[in-house]
Amino acid sequence: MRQPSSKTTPTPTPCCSKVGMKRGPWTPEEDELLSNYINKEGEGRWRTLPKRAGLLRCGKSCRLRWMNYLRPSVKRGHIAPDEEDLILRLHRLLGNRWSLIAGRIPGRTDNEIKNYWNTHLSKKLISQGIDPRTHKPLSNNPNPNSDKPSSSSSTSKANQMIPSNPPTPNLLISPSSENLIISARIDQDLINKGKSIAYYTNDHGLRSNNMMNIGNPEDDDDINYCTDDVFSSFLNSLINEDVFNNGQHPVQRQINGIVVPAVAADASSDPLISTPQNFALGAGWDAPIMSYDPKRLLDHAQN
DNA sequence: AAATGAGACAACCGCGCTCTC
DNA sequence: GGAGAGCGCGGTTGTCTCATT
Repeated sequence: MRQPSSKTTPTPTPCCSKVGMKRGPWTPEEDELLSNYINKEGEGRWRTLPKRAGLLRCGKSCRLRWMNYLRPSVKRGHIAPDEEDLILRLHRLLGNRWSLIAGRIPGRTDNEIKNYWNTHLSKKLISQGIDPRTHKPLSNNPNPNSDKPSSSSSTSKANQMIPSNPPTPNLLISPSSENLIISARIDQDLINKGKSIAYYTNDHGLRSNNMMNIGNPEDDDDINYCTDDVFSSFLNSLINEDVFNNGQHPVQRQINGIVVPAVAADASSDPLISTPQNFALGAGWDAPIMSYDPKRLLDHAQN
C-alpha cells in the first residue's frame, strides 16, 4: 500500500499503523481464521479483512499469508528438476520478474521462486561459472557483484549473491491485459551477437509497475491485437528455444501454432515484423520497437 | 551438551500503479 | 484532474533449523 504522506494523511490507515497489530510468524489458529473467512467470504478488501475475520494483522500481512501459503492452489514441497529448469529458462528471459515466472509454474508463488533462486539457483549458476544476473559466463564479468551497493552493514545473504541492480529483462509482459500486442524490441547488444528477442506490450503500453509506457494508447486503432493464447504460445516458444546457449540465431518458432522463422537479427528485414508508426521510442529504449503482424503471420501460415 | 555459523524461507517494507470518489 | 485507498511487486530482513565445532 502506498505510504501516505504525513501532510495528506492525518490519521494513518490500519494497514500502515502497526499499533496493536501482531507481527511475525503466523499461528495455526490465525491461519484457520483467515482460511475460514476467505473460504466463506472470498478474497479481496484486504484492508478491512483482518477486522472482519477477527485477526490482529494488517491487511497486507493477511494477503501475503493467503497468497503464499494458505491458498488451496499453492503447491508445497521441493522444487522438481523440471520446475527448476523452467525457472532458469524463465529467469533468463524475464529477469527478476518473479510474479511472471511464478505465473508460468502452477502452484508456485513468486516468493517461493524468489527464495529458491536466491538460495539455490544463483549459487548453482555461480558454481557453474555462469553469472546469475546475466546468464552469461562469469569470465565476461569477473566480478559480477561489483555493481552492488557498498553497504558493508548489509547482512542479507541474498544480497551477497544477487546484485542489487538486475539487468533489463529480456522480455516484458503484461499478464493481466486482455489484449496483447506482440512487439519486438531488438536489443542492440543481442544484435551484435547475432541474436534478437521479442518483447510484449499491452494495448495501453506497459502496465506493470516495472514496465515502461512505450505505446500511445490513443492510437490503438492501428495496432493489431493478439490474445493471451498467442502470448502464451510465444512465450513457450521462447522458453523452449535455446536462444542463448549456442550463439546461433534460432531457426524458427511457433506463434499460436504457426511455425514462423525466428526474428531476424536485422528485424527490419524480418517479413513477419511490422513497425507501427505510432510507436515512439520510450525513455531508456535504445532500439526500435516492432510488432508481429498477425496478417503476415497468417499469410505465412497459409503459404 | 552448548555455542556458533550457515542455510533456508517466511514475513516485512517501501514503492509504484490502478481504481474510485 | 487530483487525492487517497487498495493492491501487487521486488528487495530486504528476521527468524528458525540444522550442521559443525
